Amino acid sequence: MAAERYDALRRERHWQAVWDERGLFRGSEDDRRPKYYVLEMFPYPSGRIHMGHVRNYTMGDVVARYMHAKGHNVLHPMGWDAFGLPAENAAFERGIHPAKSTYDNIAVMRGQLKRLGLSIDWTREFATCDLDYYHQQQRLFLDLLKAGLVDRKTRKVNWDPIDQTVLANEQVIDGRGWRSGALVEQREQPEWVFKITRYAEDLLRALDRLERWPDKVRLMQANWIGRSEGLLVRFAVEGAPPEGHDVLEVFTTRPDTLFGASFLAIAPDHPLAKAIAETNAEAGAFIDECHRHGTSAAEIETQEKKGFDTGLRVRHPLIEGATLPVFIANFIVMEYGTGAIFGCPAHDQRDLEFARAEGLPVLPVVLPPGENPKRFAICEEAYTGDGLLINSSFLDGLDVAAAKDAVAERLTKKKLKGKPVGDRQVQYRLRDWGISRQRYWGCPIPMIHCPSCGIVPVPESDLPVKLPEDVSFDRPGNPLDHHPKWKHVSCPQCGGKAMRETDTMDTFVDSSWYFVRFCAPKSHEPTDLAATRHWLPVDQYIGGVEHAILHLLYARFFTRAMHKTGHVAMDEPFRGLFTQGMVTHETYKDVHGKWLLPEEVSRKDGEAVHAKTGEPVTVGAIESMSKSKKNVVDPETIISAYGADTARWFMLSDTPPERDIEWSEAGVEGAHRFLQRMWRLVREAAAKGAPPSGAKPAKFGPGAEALRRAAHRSLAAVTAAIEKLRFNTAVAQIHELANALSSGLQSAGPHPAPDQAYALREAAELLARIASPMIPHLAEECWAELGHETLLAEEPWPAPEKALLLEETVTIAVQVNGKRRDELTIARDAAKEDIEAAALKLENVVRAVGGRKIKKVVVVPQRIVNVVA
RNA sequence: GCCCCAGUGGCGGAAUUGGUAGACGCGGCAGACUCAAAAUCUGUUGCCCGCAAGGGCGUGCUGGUUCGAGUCCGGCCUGGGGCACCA
Repeated sequence: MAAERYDALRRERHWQAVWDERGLFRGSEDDRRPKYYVLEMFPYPSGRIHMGHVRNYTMGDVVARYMHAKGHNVLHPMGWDAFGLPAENAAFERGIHPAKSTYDNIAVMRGQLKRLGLSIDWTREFATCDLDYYHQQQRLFLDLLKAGLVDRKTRKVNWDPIDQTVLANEQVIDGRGWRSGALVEQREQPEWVFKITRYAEDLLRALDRLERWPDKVRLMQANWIGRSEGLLVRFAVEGAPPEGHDVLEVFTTRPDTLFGASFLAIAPDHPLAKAIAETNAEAGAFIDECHRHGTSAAEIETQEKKGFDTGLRVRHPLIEGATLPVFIANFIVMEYGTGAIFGCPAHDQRDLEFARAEGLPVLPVVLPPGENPKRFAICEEAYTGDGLLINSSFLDGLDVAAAKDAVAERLTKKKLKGKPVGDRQVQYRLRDWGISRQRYWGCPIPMIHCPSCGIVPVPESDLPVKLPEDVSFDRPGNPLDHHPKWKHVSCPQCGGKAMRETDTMDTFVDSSWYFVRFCAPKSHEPTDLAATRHWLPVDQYIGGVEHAILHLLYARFFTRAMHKTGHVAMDEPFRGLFTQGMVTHETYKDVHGKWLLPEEVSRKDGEAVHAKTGEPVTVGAIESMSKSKKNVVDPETIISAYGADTARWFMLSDTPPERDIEWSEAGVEGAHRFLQRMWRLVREAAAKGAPPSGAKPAKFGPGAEALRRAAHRSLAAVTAAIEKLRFNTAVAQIHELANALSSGLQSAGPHPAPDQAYALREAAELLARIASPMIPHLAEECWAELGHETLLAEEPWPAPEKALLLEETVTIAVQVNGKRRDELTIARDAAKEDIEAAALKLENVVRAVGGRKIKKVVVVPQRIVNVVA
């Protein structure tokens, strides 16, 4: 046979056109088949698709095509997470209007995605920056407002004092503004928030029911919500505290350690700290110092612990006459609990470090098991485990749990200024979701500030609040705020002069309901309830693990909020979640320390050199592909060199989908080689095999039988692997079937007998069918080559012949004292006694036992025998 | 700093979830075909000892549970993700 090669590029275009023409992938609400909603996280239109997209959308496409073949009415849509900071940054840097760059990018990326051959219902496509989408989102905002789920709160932001603008954490580099280079400061400002904390308990509890979510994501969300039970303790402030601050409230999860307390600490933003600063310049300076860095948690918590002694003291609630100093401390945040803590250095690492720095006492009150109470002391590490209480009056001898109860019991009964000293409380780490952004490229918040009526919503009839197109990016800050006319409006209530809200919404709002909009993307309402009832929840959601907390938690909250406001009829948006790994690549630096693209590097005698200059290149760590480190490979170059199926096959092969995959040229070539091999095998089988209409022979010889068994085993294994999203093992199984077909073709010779001819074509057909979700173009080509007039994309998923899956004999290992000494091939259903008898007769076993007395024989049928001697 | 995850041959990884560690692929080695190369095909390939039969070691390190541990438990080490205004 001529060594004709499969022309992937030409044939892929052909099959894409055929599928498209038939409208195969449109999801319909009028369909009796069971629905299946597959969704991959929609892309930000950054310019071109990257390898992460290829991986993500290939996985989703396998699921979509597989469920389609399994007889489901599949919804598999695509859209664009189109608002966001990068387009706005580009506008500032290069003067391109965000709308233009965004829609241009979408056009490019849509074409790229289409060339991947994804089974997407493109009729439902939209971008979040489409006026229609953000119009509906403004209506949702107003509904949430009416439902009491929107609030206005003061929050801290990164402030660039030179550019006079708010910075995203991303724009703060080493504590400085990315453009001005100025040291960033914290600043408080009023913002719109969604009251996600109202759902904290429900969001936490419902995690238990998300059975098809990875445990690690559920755990991360649970930790993020951070429910903790504890005690609110009210301390009486001694002397003459600022007005209204004679009681200081502290939340603690460790009331048992109260006898070991040596100080109180309050956040720099605590009202008491602010009040003190009004009369105490030193305190004010300290607070300013605390504000002289960004707002990110990592930044705050890795600082050196610093405190300012306010001079105030509070009375210890359980020790008569004892008092504790009150500090302002840089590691206490106002956002959690009451913004104040009592410090027990012996049993909390942060408190210990602070106490050492400030020279405060460290008194152990919990004794680790096995320690001597007289000699036990804390050195460099706080003890946070369980034990019995010491040095603690009436708590002595109790364990931690009992001591917590005893303290709570005592303090809830005590009174301070008419309130109990202690209140049992549940606190959450979760904070309300601040959605205000001082940016242009986002959904305008439909509110108006009126000097006489206050803040009033834009009436529904005045919606949408449209982004003005004539904005300039010639100076830092929010272009909406700088716009000469846009924000000046009349108050919808009194008609007087008023100002529009110039903040836009966090883009996480956009991505919190796009999956709902896909159910009825053209509806004149935000949602079509019937359509949402039909499609939701999303059956399988696939995306990067980097979204495990924020996006997924916000979407879960927003779905609840939409339920409350009558836009959907359910609470949990994603029944199944899969978090894929990233795509990584080696990094390269030239002699000047500048990052190099992989295509700028070549190999010479095993050493990496610059492709043009020949200068040596330093090969760095394997990291996730990122523009900043230039370790990116454009999927387009792979698709145009090898075709989409090769890119898809590479992405699914070898590496488990949840793990990071390393991109390599060799891997791509290997993937391409297999596709060519599969093509050759199927063509040969088509030439030698029985025709599609051929009858099934009554009997099969051993060779044909073996091939049939291999084919059906692979079918069963691939089916199971796809169901569990274990694409790498599915690929391995497909390799095995290709190997079996290859040896079948060889042993059958040039003129196969009828039973062989039948088995060959059956194996080739099954090969094409089980590979079709992953490499749909080649599979379609193979299907046609095998003489079929139908489209493989419209064929149902085959079922294996059960009789071919069961072997009559099994080979089991025989161990002596846990070490494998021999193996035993025996009837599958052999009795335990027979297995044991056969095992003990084995020469190797007899030798290993060496005449010792046999104490016990463990027999696990179909698995193992272990002789204990 | 806090939370989460991962670690198995030269490499990516498999292992019916406590039961033959290394399926499948990449790479290597040997061979076939070829004037030659590419492509393709066949065999082989964890490490050590041994002609072989066979034996020893082996799933990041370390201790434990068990007839039996890559898998479960304790303590470490290394790498990665998230940390609320990147998406």
